[in-house]
Amino acid sequence: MSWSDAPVIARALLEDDAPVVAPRLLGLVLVRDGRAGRIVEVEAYTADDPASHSARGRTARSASMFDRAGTLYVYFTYGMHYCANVVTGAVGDGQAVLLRALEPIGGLAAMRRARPDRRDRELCDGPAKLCQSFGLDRSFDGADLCDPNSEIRLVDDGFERPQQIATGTRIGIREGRERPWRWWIPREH
DNA sequence: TCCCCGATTAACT
DNA sequence: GTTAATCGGGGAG
Repeated sequence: MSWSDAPVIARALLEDDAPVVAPRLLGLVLVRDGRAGRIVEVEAYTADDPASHSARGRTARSASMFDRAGTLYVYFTYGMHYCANVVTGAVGDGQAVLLRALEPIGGLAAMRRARPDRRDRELCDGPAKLCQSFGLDRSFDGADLCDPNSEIRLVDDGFERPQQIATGTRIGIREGRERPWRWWIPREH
C-alpha cells in the first residue's frame, strides 16, 4: 500500500501512556500536502516528568498537549525552531511523543525547497528539521492527526513492524535522564 | 517587568 | 568538541 492512499491510524492506538505509545509509532507515516515521512525516532514526555513542558501544568504554549490523543502539539524554541509531538493518553493527561526523525518517502521536491542545499538524508533527521521540511509551525498546533480530512495526518501504509528497536536516553534535556524514553529504528547501512 | 534559558541546528576548531 | 543564532515562555521579584 502506498502512503498516499493509506488510512489514518485508529485513535485508540494513541490512548495509552506516552512511553507505551512511542515505540508503537515507529514505522508509521506522517503525511502533509504531498509530503510523507516514516517515523524512525521518537521520545516520550509525561506530566510527572521534569523534562516535559507539561510538568508544571497547562500553559498557553503547552495547552494542546492536554487535549485528546491524536492532537498535534507544535512548540517554538531556541528563537527559531519548531518541534512536533503526537498527544497520547486521556484528555488532561499532558502526555506526548516528540517526533525526532523521519525517513523521507514522498514529496522530496517540496522538502528540498524547504531545506535548500541539504542532502536528502538530512531533510528530516532532527525534530526541527522535519518541521522545516513539512512546513510545520504554530498554526498546526492542535490539528487532529487521526482525522482523514485533516491537513496533516498519521497513516499506516502496512509497513512491516521494525525488526529492531533501540532505546536510550532522551536528547537535550537536563532532568529526567534516568528515564530511557527515546526509541529509534537503527539505520541500515 | 525583568531575566534566564531551552525537547535545536549549523558552522566552526 | 565548542558555540552563535534568536526570541517567547514562564518563574522570580
